[in-house]
Amino acid sequence: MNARDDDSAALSRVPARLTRKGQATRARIVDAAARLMIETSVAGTRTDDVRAAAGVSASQIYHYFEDKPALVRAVIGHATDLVLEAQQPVLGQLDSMAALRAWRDHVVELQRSHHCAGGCPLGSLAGELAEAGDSARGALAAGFARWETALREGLTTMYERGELRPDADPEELALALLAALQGGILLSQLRRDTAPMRAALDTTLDRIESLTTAPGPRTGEGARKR
Amino acid sequence: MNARDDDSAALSRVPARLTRKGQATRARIVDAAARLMIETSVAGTRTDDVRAAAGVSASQIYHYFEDKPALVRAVIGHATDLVLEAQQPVLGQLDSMAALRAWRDHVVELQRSHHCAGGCPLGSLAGELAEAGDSARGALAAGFARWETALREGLTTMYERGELRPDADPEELALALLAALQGGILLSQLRRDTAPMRAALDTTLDRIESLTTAPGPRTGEGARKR
DNA sequence: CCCTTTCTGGAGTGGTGATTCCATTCTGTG
DNA sequence: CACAGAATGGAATCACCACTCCAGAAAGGG
Repeated sequence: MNARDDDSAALSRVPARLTRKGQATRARIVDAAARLMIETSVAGTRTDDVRAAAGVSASQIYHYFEDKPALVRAVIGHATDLVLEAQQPVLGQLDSMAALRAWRDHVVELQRSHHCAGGCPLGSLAGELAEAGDSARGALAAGFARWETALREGLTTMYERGELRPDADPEELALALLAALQGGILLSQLRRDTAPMRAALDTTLDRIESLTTAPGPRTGEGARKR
Repeated sequence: MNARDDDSAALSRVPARLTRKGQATRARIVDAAARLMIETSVAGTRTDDVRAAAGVSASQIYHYFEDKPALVRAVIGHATDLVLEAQQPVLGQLDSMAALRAWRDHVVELQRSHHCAGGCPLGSLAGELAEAGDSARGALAAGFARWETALREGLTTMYERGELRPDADPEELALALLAALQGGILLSQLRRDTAPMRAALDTTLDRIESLTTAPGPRTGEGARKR
């Protein structure tokens, strides 16, 4: 499930040979950098902060990474792993309305427990780095693509089982769900209140439910929990 | 329709007395700063860039603004004006499915014409500044609140006319629509492709249409344009 | 156990960018 | 038309931060 958080091409400045110890140090740097960059911002995180948080010396960072942008690229990959892991195991089995509603509750609870501060790790990085160069943008797009795939696979399973109408499009619905989540989290983050993300997710899930083949009572309201 | 782009409290360092010329200069600074900060980023915009773009001298900026954060606050207000104006006149009359679909087409076209680069001005600022202090966050929340109000008013009009079912919630739908737009634009910006924002908006609009009182054919698919 | 390669510490350093200072020129008002 | 306050230019300051250098310690393979 984990993606390598290497950078794809021409990345670490060092020969591809990493000692066991070296791997551990590199991982500690990425982890510390991710934590700092996610909770504050990329621009606001100085290499010296990373150095201190990772417990390494200044030269280590440049031993393992070409420069700050290269470190940021590694952080994006790592953040994707963190986000996807935080949604397991439910993210892996999103193939029923019940599972989708449970996932919704899970991500809402995740935000609530942080008082809506910080938003989505991947979304925050995206907001800051979307125009910071093609390599960062590509890494972010790849991260979201992994996420979207997980959502789409669940919906596709439902579709193939005949639980979704033939005119439903799992890919479109997966994109809509991911967009609703990201936009909802952003607004929730600004307002420090989960209402926006709940509204966005529930509205999208209600739409999906209206596309199921056994819609139960034909109320437009679907079968929301409370 | 315009909000003052002053900062709310303790802002410009200068006595509240602004000459006609001073007002013009201040406006030029905010406008130039907004353009730069929106198209690249806040952190990536140097005061010297603003100075050059506005055609003023370095001291002017600090004559009209306490410091960079104060300038950023003014930029947020200005960006809100720009975004809302760019959606007029359709944003002011979002009280029918046809108008909502037209608005959807308009915002999609806006992105397409920029090749999805830059995203939403207000959304980009939000992504970068959401955790950059309460004053910036408050200013962003206020900007989005203005936007949400415009959406909600249209939906409320529909509701009061009886065009939406009693169990529809205009406020919730307005939030969902704004979230879908923001999340959709973000994903579209990363992929340089309008598909995500179209998916997000269409899915939400279909949901709203399913809550109208004269739903036409009971297909779950609503009456999308093409 | 030797020798090459990797890893580590920590003191620089060079460039950048926000902010200040002050002298000078305008603006508007009594 | 004088003068108080506002606006302007631009050089100077000053902190900060990404990144470099080099010398020495650890690793690991033959």
